[in-house]
Amino acid sequence: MSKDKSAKIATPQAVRGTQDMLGDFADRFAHVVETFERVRRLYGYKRIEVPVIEPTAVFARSLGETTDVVSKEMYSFDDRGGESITLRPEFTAGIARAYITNGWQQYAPLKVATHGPLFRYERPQKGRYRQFHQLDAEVLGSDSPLADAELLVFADQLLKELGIAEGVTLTLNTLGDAASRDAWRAALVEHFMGHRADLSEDSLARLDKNPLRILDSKDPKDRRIADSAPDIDAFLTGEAQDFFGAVTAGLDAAGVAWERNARLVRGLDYYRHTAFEFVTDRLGAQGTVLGGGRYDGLIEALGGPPTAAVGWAAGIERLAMLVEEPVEYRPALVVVADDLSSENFAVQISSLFRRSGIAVEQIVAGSVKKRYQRARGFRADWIIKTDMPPSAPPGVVCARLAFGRDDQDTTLTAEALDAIIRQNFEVDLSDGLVPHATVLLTRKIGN
RNA sequence: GCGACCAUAGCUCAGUUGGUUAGAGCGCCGGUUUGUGGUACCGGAGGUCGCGGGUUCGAGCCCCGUUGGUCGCCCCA
Repeated sequence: MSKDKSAKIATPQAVRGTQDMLGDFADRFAHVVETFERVRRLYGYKRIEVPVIEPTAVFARSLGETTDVVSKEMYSFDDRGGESITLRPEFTAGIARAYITNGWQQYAPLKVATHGPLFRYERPQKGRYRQFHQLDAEVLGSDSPLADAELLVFADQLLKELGIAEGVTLTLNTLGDAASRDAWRAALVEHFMGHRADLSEDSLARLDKNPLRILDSKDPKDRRIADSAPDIDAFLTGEAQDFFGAVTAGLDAAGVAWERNARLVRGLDYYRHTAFEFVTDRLGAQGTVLGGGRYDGLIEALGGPPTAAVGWAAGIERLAMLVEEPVEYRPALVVVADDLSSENFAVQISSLFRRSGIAVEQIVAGSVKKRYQRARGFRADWIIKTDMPPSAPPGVVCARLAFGRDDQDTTLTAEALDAIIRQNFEVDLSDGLVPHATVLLTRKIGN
């Protein structure tokens, strides 16, 4: 705290739309990632890592030049060699690129999972950031509808294990194959052209950019027109129909609840067949918590072999906001140095317990007066303090079990603590190690 | 890119129709008390009230601008 005001320098600020996480939310965030890592193994998805930066063309070509993401939301820059580089706005394109450049078709069908930061230049709001984070799962090289189903069962289990399945529903649609989609799109344009005088300004713009998007417009003006628009069902080829039927049959077989939403479309151009979103009304304007679909043409469009593929991504921040109970951090043991002469002994004891796999907070610095107060703040199972009691022989430092708890919440039981202590210390205790007892521990010589 | 709301101590906030030296809780530092399930009491440090201009005898409060934040539109996880 400088009192010299003229010496004040401008404090640096975080880049808009980025966030610093500490404590509660950071714990939730980590919990989401850990749960994902555990569940993806149950489904046999291999962990992969792909670059945060890619040549701009990877995204421009795969997402579609006219999409908002490409036309105005990408963080792109020229590197020192003059190549246009882009911070990834999504995972799928980069994974498709990796599949091609590494010849991963030799492993097809390949199930992969990853997670990490993504970047989009958007106006930040609740559940929406310029640097955000996603979980991602993809199946490359499988044209089986049961791949779609498995991916959705995986997603469903993830949400259930996170404890947020309540209030989150799986909505499902099919966009058909290329022929179905084109026919439907033409019919939609015709329908909307007939009502163009009544459409909102936004939807008029969508009409030539992305007519499918009018279907899920939030504008009340558009709703009646959108609701009366033709469903894709009438335009589905027999194959497309069969495919969608097989996906839903797979979901039913696995006991996953789903809802048909004929108005569900995907923003990015490369989707075909299955499209899905897990949606909630608990995140303000952001309803989608996990979304994805099938993108059979993408890898070929990037110059690779014809490859059927399907995948999804989920917003980690959005999931973390829905997670109810954060896992409270509590060390099993706190070691407090009660006086200056026993600080090194406290350090020694702490490392000894940590090497035995016990989580320890050591308090050996700061105001001696406040140490015990801070120690209790950790709500640990046990507190051991080191000191030099007046009764002890000169030069001998002792530790006392100053506080203990042993109930169903205890992570370190009295028996386990007792075993570790007896293994390492000469223990002077007549009644055994019990909560609230004060015992004298003397370090065993030679350890 | 567009719109609404907000900005006071490290944090969360109060601050009357504009009126003396701008307050509380938490946190931090010191003292006393208590050796043990987030002790109690006492004291202290810490603010050009986001920034710049204007109105006024007088602005934390009113007006304009600006920066930042939040939420919504667009779009998306």
